[in-house]
Amino acid sequence: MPTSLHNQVVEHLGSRIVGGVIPQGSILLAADLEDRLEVSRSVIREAIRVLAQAGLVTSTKRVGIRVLAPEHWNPFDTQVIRWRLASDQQGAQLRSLTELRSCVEPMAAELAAVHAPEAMRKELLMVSAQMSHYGRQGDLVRFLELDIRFHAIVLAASGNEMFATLATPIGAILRGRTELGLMPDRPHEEALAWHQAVADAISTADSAGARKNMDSIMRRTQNEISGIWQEAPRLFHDPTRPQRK
Amino acid sequence: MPTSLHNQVVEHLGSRIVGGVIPQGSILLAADLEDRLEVSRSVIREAIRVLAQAGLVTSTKRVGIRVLAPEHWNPFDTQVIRWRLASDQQGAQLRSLTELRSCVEPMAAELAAVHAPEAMRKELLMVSAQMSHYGRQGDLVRFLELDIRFHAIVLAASGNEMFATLATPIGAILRGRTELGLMPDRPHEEALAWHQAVADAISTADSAGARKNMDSIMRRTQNEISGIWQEAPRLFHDPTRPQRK
DNA sequence: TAACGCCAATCTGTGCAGGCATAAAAATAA
DNA sequence: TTATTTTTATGCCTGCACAGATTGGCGTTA
Repeated sequence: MPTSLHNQVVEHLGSRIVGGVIPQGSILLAADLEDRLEVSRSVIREAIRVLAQAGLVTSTKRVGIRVLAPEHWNPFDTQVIRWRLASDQQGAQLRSLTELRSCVEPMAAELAAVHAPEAMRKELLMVSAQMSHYGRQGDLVRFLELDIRFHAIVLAASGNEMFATLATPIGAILRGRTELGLMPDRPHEEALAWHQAVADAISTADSAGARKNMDSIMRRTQNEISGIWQEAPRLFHDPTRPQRK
Repeated sequence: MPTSLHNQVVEHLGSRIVGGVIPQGSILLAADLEDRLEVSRSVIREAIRVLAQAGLVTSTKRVGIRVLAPEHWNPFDTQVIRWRLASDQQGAQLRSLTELRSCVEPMAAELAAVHAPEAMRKELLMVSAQMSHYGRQGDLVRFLELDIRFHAIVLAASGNEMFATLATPIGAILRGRTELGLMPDRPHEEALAWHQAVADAISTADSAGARKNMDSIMRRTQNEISGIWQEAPRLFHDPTRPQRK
């Protein structure tokens, strides 16, 4: 089941652009890409359309396909996030996402306490109980999956679609954190208690408690992993000038 | 300079799908679309690629182009946001975005106080001063543009790309709010003071003050406009089952 | 008879090759 | 400098072959 050809081209070009192999400002020619990648014009064109929507390139007549600067890349595009996490900008990407979740998840917990359907409240209690169980056993593999599930449920239970879609990239950074060996041998009791407290608060419609305890979780994780992005430079894109080209 | 053909097709189909004219579960056939829209295969295919990336459709062999349910739509896609704001789901869209900004902007202000470059701090002071000036004069047109600019600068000054890209949709809802006549005849003194306080706090690197005052702004706007989405239903997409079709 | 499994026909997206039209940069002329 | 022509790469169109999934028929079996 080989993934479709144009997707392969999107993957090929996208990862190279984000990875810096193809530098910003480069001009790609559709005809060149045809020979180099040995595919037909239609797949090139469809791939370029997708990359253009992600903000990686823009194609104009008579000049070609221009590779755009990082500030034009759509930071919410799932593929862009994936490519950045696999590049030397992974520090900056982790920081952005972590800052985002550290403000979104407490609000999601607060909303979930008010709006979550009964089934999700129950499931949260189950998951947090299992997290404590496997966490104390030191079963990090199972714990990781439960952790991802926990945060995904809270985000979904907020009833805010935007929050819910953040579950996927957040799951990715949780996985990345364990893969990079940034997790303690077994989760801290403190963290287990906070997860439990969030689940309890949501199931009893205690919105303030849900927010507070989720906020505690966020503060801890922020402290734990902020070392990764040592001095990854921040990008300031002045909104005054739309700066097209 | 008419925008390119395939973009027109994206616009045509996208707005109709989000608007509900083309209901979820519909099957579109590329050949049909060719005659109906009177364009060639290539533009149809490129348009479908873009719509597929936005999560509006998925195309499979032997069956056609299936229109997906709203929970698959990418809520961070700028076009999806625009189409939703122009549809009968505008209440739900406003709510999502407002909830998001109400947690993101305070955090952005806090980060801006720490990381903002000098030029942006200065500009914030200027803009907030002008907001007070034109606000007290009752010049709502100029005030609106300054307000949009103010929040865009704070988001950009956070140095977080994800926050920065939210400036565009947030600007859209600020515009929408005035167009719908949801703004008072002249801005409240309270609101003017808070904006000023945010600018002051950021320029003096007072992160706690920046967050607190921005949070006040968010609370007020949330109260002012939450009436729009009366009882727009919340969508709960269970993350457990990936549910394909 | 009814249920099951296999196979072929069919339908539709995917990919290929080549053509012309057009817009915009670059070169040239005024 | 300004106006005009030339150049050239994308935009758009069309005909064709292929792949893969659905459907229905056919024969076998319980």
